[in-house]
Amino acid sequence: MEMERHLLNLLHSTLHIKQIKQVHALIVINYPTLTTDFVKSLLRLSIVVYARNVFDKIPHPSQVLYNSLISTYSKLSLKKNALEAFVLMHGSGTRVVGSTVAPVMKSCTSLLAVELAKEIHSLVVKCGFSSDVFVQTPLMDFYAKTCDIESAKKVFDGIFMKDPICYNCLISGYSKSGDVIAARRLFDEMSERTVVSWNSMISCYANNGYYHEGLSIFERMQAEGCSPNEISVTTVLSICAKLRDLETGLRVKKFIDENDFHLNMIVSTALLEMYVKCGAIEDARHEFDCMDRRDVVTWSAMIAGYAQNGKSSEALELFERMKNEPIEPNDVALVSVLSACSQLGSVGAGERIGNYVESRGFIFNVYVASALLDMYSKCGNISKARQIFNKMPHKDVVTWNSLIAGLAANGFAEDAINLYEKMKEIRVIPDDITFVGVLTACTHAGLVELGLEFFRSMKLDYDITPTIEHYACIVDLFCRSGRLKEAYEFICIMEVEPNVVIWGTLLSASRIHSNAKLAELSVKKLLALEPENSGTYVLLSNIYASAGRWQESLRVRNLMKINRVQKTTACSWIEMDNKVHKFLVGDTSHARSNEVYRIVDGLAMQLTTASYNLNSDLEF
DNA sequence: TTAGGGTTAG
Repeated sequence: MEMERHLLNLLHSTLHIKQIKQVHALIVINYPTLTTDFVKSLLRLSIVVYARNVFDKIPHPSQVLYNSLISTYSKLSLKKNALEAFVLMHGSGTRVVGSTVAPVMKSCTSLLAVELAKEIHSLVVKCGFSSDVFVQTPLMDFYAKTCDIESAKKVFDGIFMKDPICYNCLISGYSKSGDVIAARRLFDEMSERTVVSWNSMISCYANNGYYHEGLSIFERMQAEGCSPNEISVTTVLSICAKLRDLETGLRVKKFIDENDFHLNMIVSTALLEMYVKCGAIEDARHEFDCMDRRDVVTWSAMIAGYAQNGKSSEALELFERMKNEPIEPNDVALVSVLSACSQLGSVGAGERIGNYVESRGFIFNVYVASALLDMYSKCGNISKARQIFNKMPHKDVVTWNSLIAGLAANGFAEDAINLYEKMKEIRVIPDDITFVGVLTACTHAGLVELGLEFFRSMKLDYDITPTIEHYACIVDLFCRSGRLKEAYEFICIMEVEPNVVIWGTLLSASRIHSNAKLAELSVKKLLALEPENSGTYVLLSNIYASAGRWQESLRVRNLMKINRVQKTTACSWIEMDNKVHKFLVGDTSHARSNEVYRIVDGLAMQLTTASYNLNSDLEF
């Protein structure tokens, strides 16, 4: 007996495979009755593959041994193995007990193994575990997480001694199926709430768009003496991000600092994200730099933050830096950096990332592939964009929208319209953005009647309420065909208030078609909408001047001075060999400024020779 | 039982 105990103790003092094999050999030859204990010891040490090999050679493993195997698989997150072992156990006729069912049920939930879960449910009923809260709760959680809220409620009702965990699970279930009222009713019913109960209720509100209600539960939680934990503040920060509420976000940050929660990476990333969404990109970067651990989510959030805030160069830079880290860029990081390349029109970097995407098989990811397609089309490589589209095995409405808009923007109006027809053929439902693309295509091709037809179809066939963008397309459609009167009449009957884009479109068309009356009207509307825009004042002044109305022209110039309107400096830039070259009006600071101007002058000369009137749209 | 990041138009 002494020797036997010694053998198993030996195992605990080593994890070396050679010694394990020696112990195993001794057991096989001299102590075969020790095999079950040997397997149990291995499982306790998480040496699960070896344990399983030995387990498989045992003719009739005991119920206890099956339990150890399943719970070890479950503990190590080897969920499929846990389910497979359970099926084996049940098939062998070994009696199943409550403590076996709980980990198996949890594995079913995370693997969404619906069939097996339902079989286990009937087994639970048959075996009479119905009073066991440790079996019922994971079972209810399964239904809650798979959005079968009716079944979850039934299981909940059948539980005799309901603890807070039961309530919390069902609250999450209601949250997932969007029934905020039912979740709140349950929450109010609870006689005893844990921090998880409060968190579940906050995230229920957060996930269903009731942000202010979420914040008020967070307040109440503290007022009632329940101390928020890392999960509470993370959820609340995500609410602040959604609400763009920097003030509340900063109050939460103070709480985080006081409680040392910033040591938690998820909390810090949520804080970073809150800064990003509130436009405080510098603070986000500061948080990023202060973090001592960052995972792929942290990196992606920062890269996306830059991309979303128009800081595309910074997004690209950070992506490059990420390559020196032991973190592989994932789909989210790629989507964000591709979006940055699109904004920059950065062909070189875009292609590099494109090659990476294709070589790593990310083309199968509809988000990444759509962003890639969009990048190519924005960088002017429409044939490559088409190629990506054709290669994509899964496409969603965004994919179709991206190529339709890309074709329209690159001058392939007919192809864009044909693509839209094909999209309808294979029954992908167009959305509002699809129609912006389609209408833009019609605008570019001068297809007024077809455009109007699409506009009608959008409302009639797809029940899409036109937004200001759609109205702007129609105004542009009339304008480009010189049908200014119809454009103006359309603006007058629009169901939304015309904005600067609409009046700007009419203005530019009025100038091209020398309609001083409509130009004057549009400019006045523009001035009312954005009195700080210097360009509009200059335009109006020019309009009066060219009509010989000098007094009025002067008055506008004075008005500009009174309103202290500054002319904003126009700026353009181009990327060459990974370097961005920036140019301002009249700027001679560039090292090769002389050459640049020589080329510009040459181009102007060529244009004049080709009988273009360079200032045609400035004159009346 | 409760937490953090993404694509399309204008």
